[in-house]
Amino acid sequence: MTKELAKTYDPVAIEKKWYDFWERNGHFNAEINPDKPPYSIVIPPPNVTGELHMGHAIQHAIHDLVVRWKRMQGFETLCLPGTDHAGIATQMKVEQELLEVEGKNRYDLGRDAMLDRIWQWKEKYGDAIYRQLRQLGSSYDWRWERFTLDEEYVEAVLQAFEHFAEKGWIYRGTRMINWCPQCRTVISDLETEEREVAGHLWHIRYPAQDGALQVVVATTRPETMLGDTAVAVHPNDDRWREAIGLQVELPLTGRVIPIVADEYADPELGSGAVKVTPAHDPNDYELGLRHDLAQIQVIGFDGVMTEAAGRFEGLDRYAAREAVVAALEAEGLLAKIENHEHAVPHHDKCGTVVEPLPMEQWFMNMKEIAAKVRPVLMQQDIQYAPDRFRHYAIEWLDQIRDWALSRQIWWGHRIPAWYCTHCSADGLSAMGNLDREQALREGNFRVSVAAGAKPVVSVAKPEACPECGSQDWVQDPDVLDTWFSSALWPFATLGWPHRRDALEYFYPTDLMITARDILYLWVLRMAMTSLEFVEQIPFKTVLVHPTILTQDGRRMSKSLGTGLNPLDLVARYGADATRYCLLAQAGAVQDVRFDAAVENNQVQASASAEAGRNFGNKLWNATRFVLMNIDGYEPGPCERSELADRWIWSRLQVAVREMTEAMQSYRFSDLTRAIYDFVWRDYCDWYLELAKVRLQGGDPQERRVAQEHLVRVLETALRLLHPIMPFITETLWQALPHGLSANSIMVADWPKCDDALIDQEAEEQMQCLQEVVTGVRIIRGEMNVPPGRKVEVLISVVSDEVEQTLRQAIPYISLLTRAESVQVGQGLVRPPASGSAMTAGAEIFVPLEGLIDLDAERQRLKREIQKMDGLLKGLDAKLANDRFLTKAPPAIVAQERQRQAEYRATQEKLSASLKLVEA
RNA sequence: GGGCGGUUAGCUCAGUUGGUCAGAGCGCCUGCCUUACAAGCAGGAUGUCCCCAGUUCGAGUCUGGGAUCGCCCA
Repeated sequence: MTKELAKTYDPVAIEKKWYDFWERNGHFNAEINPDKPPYSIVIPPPNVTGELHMGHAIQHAIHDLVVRWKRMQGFETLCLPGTDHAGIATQMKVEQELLEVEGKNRYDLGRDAMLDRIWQWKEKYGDAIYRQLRQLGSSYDWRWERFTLDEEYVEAVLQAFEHFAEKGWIYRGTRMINWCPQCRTVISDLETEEREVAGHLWHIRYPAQDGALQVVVATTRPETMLGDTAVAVHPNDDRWREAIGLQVELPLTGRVIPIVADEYADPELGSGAVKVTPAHDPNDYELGLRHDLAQIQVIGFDGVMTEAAGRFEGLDRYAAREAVVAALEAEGLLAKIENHEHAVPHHDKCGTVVEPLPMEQWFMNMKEIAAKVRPVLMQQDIQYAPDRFRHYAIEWLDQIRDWALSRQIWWGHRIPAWYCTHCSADGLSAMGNLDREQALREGNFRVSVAAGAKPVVSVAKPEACPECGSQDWVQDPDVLDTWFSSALWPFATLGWPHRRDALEYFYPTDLMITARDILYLWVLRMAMTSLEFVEQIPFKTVLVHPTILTQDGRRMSKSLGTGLNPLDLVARYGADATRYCLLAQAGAVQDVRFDAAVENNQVQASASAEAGRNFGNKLWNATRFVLMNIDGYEPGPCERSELADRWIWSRLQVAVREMTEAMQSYRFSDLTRAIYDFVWRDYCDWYLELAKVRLQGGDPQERRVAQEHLVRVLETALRLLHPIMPFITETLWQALPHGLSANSIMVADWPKCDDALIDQEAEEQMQCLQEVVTGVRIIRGEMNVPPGRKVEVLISVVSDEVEQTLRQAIPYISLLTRAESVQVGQGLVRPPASGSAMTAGAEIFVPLEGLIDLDAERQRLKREIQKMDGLLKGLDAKLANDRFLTKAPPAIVAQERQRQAEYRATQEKLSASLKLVEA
């Protein structure tokens, strides 16, 4: 009835079959089941463009760990997967392909045809990442899979927009926005990323109109000077007091601009005068509003200089920079060029330098909705692990700014705002040179409320215009920021707004596992919308996992060649080992330096993954050993009278307790360490070896007892390990005749700690035994006793108790030390030619006539005595110190006294031993 | 400029509440193919716990200052 295991552990071979088995058996499925407590996680939806990277791998290792654990604990466990349409990223990807293959851009194709392309692309590649996650073993309920452009999901998004608009939080307005000239869309400030750039500070002379006064301004972006409409100085700056109100000549343009007084100008910097470009700098924009300055946009939406740039029109903004500098130099107006490192905002998706521009967009005022979240965080109704991220969140909420919601792309949720073509005619303008009618029909137009557009927000197309009665509506051309739809993820996936049952049962979800970089962008916004629409928190705990870096601490990036595909690790070491090594490193730290050597995005080797694989191998072979030794075994009663049995069960309880606690507090490295130590150090290194005595001893009853414990302890350990390494544990569990009824380990019970089995006495006695065995091994090692040679062992003990323990353990000691005889007694005298070792309760002698190197033994003893001298010196001083004796707790003093006594006794024995050897 | 995190063995990192806490894995050295496992077994070496001060009977652990690497916000 026992099954055979292959002689060697081959992770890739065993990992294939189980995923289908689990899925076929419905083990991933979660139902609305009032008889069981629910546990739910809605996973952060990966982008449809996504390919699995190490960030996903660690995130999903944690997801599946928690989900499998909760499922075994008897919760109705839902892990809901899904994907995000990722507006900009996906459209960018398909546009790139379009350009490469057909040499066309999105405008050549037109809106509808472009959307068709993207849908095709999504259908083809959109679930690649989920095929990859299955290889990692992720036990998600695929029946619940959602996509942010599912019909029902779209409805939820539009309804949310309408709701916010009705509340007056969403508005159309003009302000300084971040524009990506590459993606040709506005992005929010959270989607920009400051990067340090080595640039220059150009000092430019602006001649005074009358020639008497000259202004020198400094800028990192000289091309923007073409759009300057003033020079500002501080009102209290004595150097410039007289100049306020005068005018200077703006070089290269023939324009004349005023010198205005504004506190924004910093007298400490340079000349104290700054150029003001209201159309291309956020600070200058504000300044311009204060002084009613004109905004001249010299850089276009495509990053190319506009007509307003005069002779520089048509140049790319960087070419224009060089041209402007050259022209200024030619005119002798360049005062100085300095090297200057400064932070420049880049689009986080495409890496293009963002262009700040004043522009009309849809915005959302976040004040009120943010205020709803604040108390929830303060009271820790939503907890964060680690907690510091909760404080970051509160700080961010306290300085929240309006959110730029609209995007000038096509892939996404089209904004449910409508314009009557008659009443809004002045505010709707065609893009480029398009025919107006066609542009309106195809959604290729710009909206300006300032110019007269009158938006009507409504999920459904309005019937008739309230003003003119026309039914000729066009929908707003823009789509919503992807994060607007993601913000509804946890409840929209569970059926909001139509379906209540799943929300009532599974909501709020229990855990949100996320990377650091989307805590504001996404996590907090989910909290806001959830409180608004469902009037509940979306999740009870936010778990922030570390970022995985390369082994030298750099960002993992495909373009740098440092990209590490987790599936390469899986192919090399197995999914189990990959999960194990990721979890072992997933502490409360900011970063993990992953130790894989990567060349050209290819994994060469990873010591940590190898450690996981080796652990699997150890477990595999331990199970093989058990299976080889249980012929004729049937599960039966389990009695624990033997020391080894009492000990291993006690150790097991401790492991169960540690692991359960580590799970609860998300200390994953404690988790892996606890099971590793139990399986390897306790079970394999000691228990299996001890069991051999009874397995090979010839007493059928004893043999059966040993088998019972071997099987049951191993079976429990497999369950403990299962959430970490699902495949190997299932394989081994299926092979073991454990007699349990579940058809898969993944639906077997998570072990509970039985305090009654924690056996302090057994642990102490076992430790005594281990020390003796180790002592003999040390002697063998130091005296270079050939491994095959049998030895005699004499153990001189200090108490009846130790004597009894060791007497009973003689068969064990014999086997583990390859002794032909073991003698235990009190006051045994050291034979002259012998090696010796010392333990807490015993002195060990191994007669080694002819083998002993007496000189080496003397040296060793002297070293030991010296070591003891040192320890005792410190202790003696401590115990002679009045302040220690009076101020330290009595328990500590007593403990130190005892240590002192033990050290003294040991030292006396060592000295006696030395005398014997020297004699 | 403000906030936060890291700094412990050659490498990657554990060290909850101050008192056997100086540890693990890998690497290194020695000896072993001991019929579960050489992806292994037995043994061994290795540390100014970043620095300086302070609190304390006692500091890797607490406090202050500094160095350095990194993250976030402006």
